[in-house]
Amino acid sequence: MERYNHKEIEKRWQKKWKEQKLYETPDTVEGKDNFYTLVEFPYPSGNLHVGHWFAYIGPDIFARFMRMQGKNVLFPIGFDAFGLPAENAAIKRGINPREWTYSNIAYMRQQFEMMGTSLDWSREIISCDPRYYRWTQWLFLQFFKKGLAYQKETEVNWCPSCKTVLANEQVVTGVCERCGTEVEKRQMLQWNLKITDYAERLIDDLEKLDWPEEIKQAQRHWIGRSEGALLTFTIQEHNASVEIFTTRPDTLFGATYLVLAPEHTLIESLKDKITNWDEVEAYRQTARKKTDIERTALGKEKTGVELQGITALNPGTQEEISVWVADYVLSHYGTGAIMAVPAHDERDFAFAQKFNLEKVCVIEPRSLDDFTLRKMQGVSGEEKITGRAVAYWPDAGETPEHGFKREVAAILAGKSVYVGEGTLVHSGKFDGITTQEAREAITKAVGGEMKTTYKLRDWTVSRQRYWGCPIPVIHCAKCGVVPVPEHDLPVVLPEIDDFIPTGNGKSPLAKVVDWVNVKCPECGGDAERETDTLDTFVDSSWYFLRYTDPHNDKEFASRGKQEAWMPVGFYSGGAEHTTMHLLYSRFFHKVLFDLGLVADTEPYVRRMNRGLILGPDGNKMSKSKGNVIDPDDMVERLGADTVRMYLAFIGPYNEVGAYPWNPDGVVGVRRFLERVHVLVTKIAEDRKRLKDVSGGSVLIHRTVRFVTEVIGRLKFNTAVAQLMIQFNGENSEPDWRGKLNNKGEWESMEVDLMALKMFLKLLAPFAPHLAEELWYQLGNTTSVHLEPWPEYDPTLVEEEQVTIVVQVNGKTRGEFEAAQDIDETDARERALTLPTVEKWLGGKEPNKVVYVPGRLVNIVV
RNA sequence: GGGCGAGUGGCGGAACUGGUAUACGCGCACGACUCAAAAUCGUGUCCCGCAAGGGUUGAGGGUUCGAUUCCCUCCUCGCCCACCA
Repeated sequence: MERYNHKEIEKRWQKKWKEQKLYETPDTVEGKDNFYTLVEFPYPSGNLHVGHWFAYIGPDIFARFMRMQGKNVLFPIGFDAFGLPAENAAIKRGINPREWTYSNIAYMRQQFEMMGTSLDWSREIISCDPRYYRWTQWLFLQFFKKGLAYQKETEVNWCPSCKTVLANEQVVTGVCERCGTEVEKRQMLQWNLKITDYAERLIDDLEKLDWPEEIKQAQRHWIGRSEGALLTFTIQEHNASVEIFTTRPDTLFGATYLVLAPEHTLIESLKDKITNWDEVEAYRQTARKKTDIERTALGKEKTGVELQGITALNPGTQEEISVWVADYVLSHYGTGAIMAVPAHDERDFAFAQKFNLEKVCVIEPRSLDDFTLRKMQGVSGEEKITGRAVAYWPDAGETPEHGFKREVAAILAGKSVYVGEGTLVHSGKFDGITTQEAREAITKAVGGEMKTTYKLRDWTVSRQRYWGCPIPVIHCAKCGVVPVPEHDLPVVLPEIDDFIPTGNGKSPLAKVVDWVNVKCPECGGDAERETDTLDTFVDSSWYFLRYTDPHNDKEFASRGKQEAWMPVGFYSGGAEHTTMHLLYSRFFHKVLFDLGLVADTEPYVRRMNRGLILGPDGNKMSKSKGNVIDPDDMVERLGADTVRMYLAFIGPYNEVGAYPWNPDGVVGVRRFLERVHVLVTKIAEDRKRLKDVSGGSVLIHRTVRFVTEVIGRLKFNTAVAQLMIQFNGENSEPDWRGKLNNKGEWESMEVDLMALKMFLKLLAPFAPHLAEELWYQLGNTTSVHLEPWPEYDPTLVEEEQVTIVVQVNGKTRGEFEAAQDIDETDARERALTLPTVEKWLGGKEPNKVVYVPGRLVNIVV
C-alpha cells in the first residue's frame, strides 16, 4: 500500500482542477442562487506568509461549503498593487516598480495554487493595470463632477532633511523613518474627497448591517458624531467675531475666556490689534513645528498665550473675557475655537489652574445620582466615591452624603470640576432650569444654532508618489482645473527611471516634462497634468465591483453583472481595516448609489474580522525575531491539506484572537489525515468489505448536523474536532469504519459505504486534495467538490434515550437513563428514588425540585 | 486618559438561548510492537486526598435551585483612538 504522498496527490489534483476549470464561476447557473464571498485582496509584497494562508483558508472552506450547499459562488482574487513598497524597492535596489510588482504577483499566484484554494483566477484584477485604473480615474472624475473631489491646502508630514512628503507610516514617533529627522507639518494643495458629506448616512446605515457590533461601534467612534451648538462671541471694539462650537451651551454663563487654535485665521487678521504679537507669533511657530504626537505626549501640561489688546464679549453674561491661543484646541475640529468653561471641563480647568483664570460654577448637582455615585470597598475598608469628574475619599467617619455635600461645596467654590448634569446657577434668568433644558434655551437666547459636528475629516487622497494611479486632471492657467476627457482615459503612468523625490514636495512625475506638458482640453492652450497620484485606498474602494465584470472595457462594471452578485454576502479581512478601508469603500458605494451607478447603498452584508497567527513564541512574526513560519517549507514537508486543516483547527476563525503557530500542533492534524488516508486506501483495495447500507450510523448524521451548523458560524476548529471524533469512532457507537488491528490488518468488519462517503464530503472543504483522491479511489468518477453537501436524517439525530443528571442543591449526585420526553412527575420520581440521592437527602423532604426537560433534575433541600 | 475585546489544565482551545466545565488536538506518563530506537497502536492525564469526599473557569461581591455564561468592582493582557470642546 502506498503511503500518504501529499506532494504527488496535491500536485496532480491541482493540475486536474485547473484543466477542468473547476472553480471558474459563470454569472448565472440555472437553478442556483448566486453568492459572493470576498477576502481583501493582498498587496503583492513578494511571497505569501502564514498570515495570507490563514486569511484565505477560512473563506476558502466557507466558499467550498457554500458551493456544495448548491450556491453559485463567486470567490475572486486580485492584487492591490500600487503603493509605497514598490517605489522604495525601486529607489533602494534600482528595480522598476512595475517589474518588481509583477514578478511578485507571478510568484504569489503559484503559491496560491499550492494552497488548493478554489479562487476564480479568470477574474483576477490588478489595481496597477491601466485596464483597471482607467476606471479608478473615471470614478474619480464622477466624484469631481459632483463636487465631491476638491483641492485644498492640507497638512502633510514633511521631512526637512529628505525634502520629501512622508506617508503616515513613514513617520515613527514623530521622526522620519529613513533619516531620523524631526518631521514637520506643512501645508500643501491636495486633493480631498468629501466623505464628511456622508458622515450621517455612514453612521445611520450601520444599523441595518449584519456586522459584529464592535466593528460598527468602532466606525461610530471614528465618525464621532456630537450634538452641540455654534455660538458667536463678538470681539470687543474691533468689529470682529468668533464662532465657537460647544456640546455644552448650557454652561455659557461659566465661560470665562475664549481659546483659539494656533492656526485660527482670526489671529492673523487681528495682528495690528494684538499688543504682544511677537510672543503670540513665537507661540504659533512652536506649535506649527510640533507634531501631533508632541502636542499630545507632552500633553498634560497645557501651554498658551493671551492675545493682549483684545477681549471678547460673553453673549450670556455680557461680560468681557480674555482671548487666548493654545494648542490644546485643534484647528480642524468644530470651528477651531472654543469657549472655555473651567468649572465644567477638565481641560479648561487645567488651563485655568495654570494661568490663574477665573472659574465660575454654573451647575449645581442635584443629588447623588447626578454623580453616578458608586459605593465600593476601599483598600482599608472605607468607601470611595466616584463621580463623572471626581473621585475622592470621604474623610474618616464621613458618610457618602457628607462627602457629596463637601464635593458640591468644592464645585461651587471653583475648586473642583463637575462635568455632569444638574441645575443651573449663576446663569441669570436661566437659573433653576436643568442643564438638558438649558442647552437649547440658551443657544436660542443668544442667537446661536444647534449643530451636529463630526470628528471625521475629509479624505485626503493626494499622494506625492510615483507608484500610484495618476489623478486625471489638467491645470490650465486660463481654464483652471480641467478634468481629462473620458475618452482620453486612462491617463497612463509613464515609465521612468528616476524615482527620487523632487525636493519641492512634488511627485517624481513632475520631472517627466513630456508627460506633464499637455494642451488644455478646453482652450487648447498650454497646460500641465496633475502630478499627484491617488491614495491606494481609492483603488481598493471599488475593486469588489470590478470582480463582477472584470474584463469590461466599456464600463467599470455593467449594471446587470453587478446585480447578479452584489452586495457581497460575506466579507472577510483584517481588523486593521475596520475604520479605513471599510469606511472608505462604504462611502464610495454610497456616492455611486447617488450617481445611479450601483443598486445598493451598502456594499457588504456580512463582515468578519479574522484573527492573527503569531510565531511559535507567541510574538508577532518578524524576520528580526526569527520566528517566521515559512508556509512553502511546511507545505513541502506536511502538505497543503495539513497546513489548511491546522489553520482551521488553531482557533475560532470568527474572533479577532491571536493564535501562536504550534509546530507540534500541526503534526496532530497530519497524523489524522494519514489515518484517513490509510483507512480509505485499504478499503478501496478490498472493495468487498464495503457494505452499502442505507441510513448510515447515528454518529455520522449527528456529525453532519454539527459540521453544517458550525461552518455556517465559521467555527472551523470545532468542525475539525468533530471530524476527528467521527473518524476515531465513539465507544457507544457501532464502529462505522471497521478497525485495524495492531498489525495493520483488518478485523473482519464491513464498512458502511454511505457513512464513509458522507465523511469524505465533510472533509472536502478542509482537505480538498486528499478528499478528492480518496473519493476517486472509492470508484467515483466526478469531483467530490461538485457533490451536494450531505444531509442528515432528523429522526436519527434525535436521541430517544437520554441521560438525565440529578443534582442535590446544585451539585451533581447521580444520573439515570430515560426517554427523551419523560415528563416531570416521572423524572422527579426516578430522581428521588436513586440510592445516591436518597443518601444525600438523608431523609429530609425536598423544598423544591427543578426539572429541565430531558436534561436535569435539581433537588433543593 | 478613553473605547472595544479577552482572561478556562503544562499548551492551542471546547461548552447551543444559564443546566454534568475542561470536547478535540498537542505535550506528558505507562503499556504493546521492536534486539533497540523512531513511527504506530492502546490506556491514563484539572488540582488536593489512600479513600469517602472536597476544590476549580484572573480576584472579590451580587442575582439564581443552578453562573465559564447575566450584573457590579478590581487586576492583568491585547487591539484601536488619543486634548474632538
